[in-house]
Amino acid sequence: MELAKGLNPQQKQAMTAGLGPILVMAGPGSGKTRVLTQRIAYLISHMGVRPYNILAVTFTNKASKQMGERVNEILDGETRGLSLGTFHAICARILRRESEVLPFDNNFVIFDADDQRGLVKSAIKEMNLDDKAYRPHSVHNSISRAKNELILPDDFPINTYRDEVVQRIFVRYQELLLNSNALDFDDLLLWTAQLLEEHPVVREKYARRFEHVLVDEFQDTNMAQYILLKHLAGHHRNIFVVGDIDQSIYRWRGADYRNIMRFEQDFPNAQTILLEQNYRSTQNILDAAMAVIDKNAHRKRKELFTDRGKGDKLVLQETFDGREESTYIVDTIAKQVLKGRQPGDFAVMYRTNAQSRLLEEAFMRAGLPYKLVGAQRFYGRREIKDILAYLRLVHNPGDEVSFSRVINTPRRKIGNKAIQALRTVSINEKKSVSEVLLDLAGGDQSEYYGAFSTAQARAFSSFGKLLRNWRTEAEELKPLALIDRILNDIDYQSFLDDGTEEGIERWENVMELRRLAAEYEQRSLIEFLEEVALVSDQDTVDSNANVPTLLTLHAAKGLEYPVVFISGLEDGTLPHIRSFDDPESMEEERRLLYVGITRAKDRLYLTHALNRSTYGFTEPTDPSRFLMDIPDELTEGSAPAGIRISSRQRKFQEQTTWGKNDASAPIIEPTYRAGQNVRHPTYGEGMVLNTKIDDGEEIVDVFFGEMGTNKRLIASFAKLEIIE
DNA sequence: GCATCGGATTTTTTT
DNA sequence: AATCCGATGC
Repeated sequence: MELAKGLNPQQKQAMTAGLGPILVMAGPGSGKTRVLTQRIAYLISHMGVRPYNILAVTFTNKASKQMGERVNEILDGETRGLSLGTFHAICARILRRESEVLPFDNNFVIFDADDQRGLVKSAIKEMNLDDKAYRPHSVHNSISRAKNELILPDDFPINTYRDEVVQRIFVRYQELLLNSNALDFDDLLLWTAQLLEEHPVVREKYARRFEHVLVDEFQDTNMAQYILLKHLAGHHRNIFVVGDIDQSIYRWRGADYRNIMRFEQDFPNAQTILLEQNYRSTQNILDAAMAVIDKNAHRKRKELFTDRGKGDKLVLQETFDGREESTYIVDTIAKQVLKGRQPGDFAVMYRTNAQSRLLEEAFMRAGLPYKLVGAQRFYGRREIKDILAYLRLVHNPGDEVSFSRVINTPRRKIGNKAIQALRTVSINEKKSVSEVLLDLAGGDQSEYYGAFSTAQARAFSSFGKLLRNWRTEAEELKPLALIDRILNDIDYQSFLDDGTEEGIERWENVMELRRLAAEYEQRSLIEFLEEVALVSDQDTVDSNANVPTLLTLHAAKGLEYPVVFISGLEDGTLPHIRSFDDPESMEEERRLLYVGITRAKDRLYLTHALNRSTYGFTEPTDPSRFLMDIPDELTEGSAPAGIRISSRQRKFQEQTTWGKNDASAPIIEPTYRAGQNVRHPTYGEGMVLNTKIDDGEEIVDVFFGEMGTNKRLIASFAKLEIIE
């Protein structure tokens, strides 16, 4: 087997390194995925390690799936037992298996961000606190931060009165989770780390099993993940981590690139391997990336190089506003597709999700298909959450959040009063609401029947029967069949169908969920629910569609495209205004741009708008300060990025762009058509012969009878008047 | 119990 | 601009 074929010396060194800790510092496009897969293959084929004894952790399911496929290819299918997955997925698996020693059942459900916030909110409400003073979002943030640092309520650091309150909410929040037999994302890591900490037998079991641990995107691990790794690999020290400090972009969710330094301390004598050669981008792109990232303080300089040559210059494009920016991008893509580029070669990246809307509109105006990356967009929809809540409740009746969501959706005349009454019974009986509900399925045979008004008892009873049936059926039915059963029983289609376009769209989303469930014919409901809960945005990247991709800079990490647009390069957007007062955050914004730039293989467009509207208000902007760091000789285009535009200059530009914009209106739709009669101030009356769009301008050919000549005019400059 | 209206609030990034 | 929340009225 020629595993080393095509590897450079450093890659080869990483692949063939012996036992013990190994730290691979991999620049963008340096083939780190390749190194990881080859390393796994090498361990199995050359070092006699059984796949069963290898654990490889990635950041997205997509990455782990891809890695699995490649290893499988190299080894011709000899990979049975290999453990591959995201931190969260692997932890979920361990927790289900070890649930006897844990305070929850192995059929626990995973609450998504929405559920988590909702739960914090109900804790706040319960405690009679003001949810204006204690914003659920921000309280949850504090709690999540703590959990990522492995801090439990008891150890929650208290400096202010607010901390004290948050601590109490934290306590209640954890109780509510356990009451529902549910875990949040952070719990998956927290409970696993704790399990390994407190149960030496379990720890040894996994440490022994995972004789070799490999970690991708190590710079984005948080404390909980780091401790987890230490528990697993602390003894045998066969830990192979790959990372790049310059691509650390998740500090805000607890990631700490200093884990790389900790690694060097905790695993002394680690072999460090540097991968600097870039196989992705042209040198101009790499030079721009380095120019941006070099401004970060306290950083070991890396020299990114390629043998691909300088390549095209980066294109800077300034536009009047976000709408014009989007039109420019779509227009440029359309033009290049006509010249033979594949639509799938393009990606448009942006700092905030809100920016995608203008882009989507521009694509739709142009009638061109595109693909938006973002799982939350889909799984966050009401109709999808409804159906998933039904499934979750069937699987785990303890799930109070799903219960609340589902109990009166579609309307079944169970209002707040009735639910309160049910809650009272459930608390008195020390049973979950669903247990009481299931009991009520027995009609007046149920001992609780009398606790309600007749109408309430009937309503509960009939819903209880449904739930009971689904639970029985769930033992046999596959996820898809169960969904169909539920959809049918609750007549969800007519519930959604309110005669509007939106209603139809919602039903189509449900059908899309069905399609996803159909892929689980061989797997169980719990697997379906778990994967759905843990999908990452990147998992929805569809590289087969051959259409341009729209995604946030965060979602772009690890991906590459021949042509990349980074839009909204303005101070306040990138760097984002919320980072202005914190130098560390500003450095992270810079890294974000660095990640974006280094996604591009051949061509890179950097665009910024002179006016941007947020919250419905339009305001003038300054070009991103990061643009100034890119040397002029690497770029071409309208915006003098090297020079900060003075406000007087900007005013002038605003005016001229305004004028241009007024006359030509939407750039891709022609204003004139052949056969029309027009009047020109100097040439007089004439007839339009032909009109076309070029470079965002409408070009009109006109025959002027009085002059006896044909003229080719740019519509936005020539003051043509249409004569009826 | 449910629909409707108006005001507040939101957007940073996500497993 | 769009969504969410609570109060109000039926």
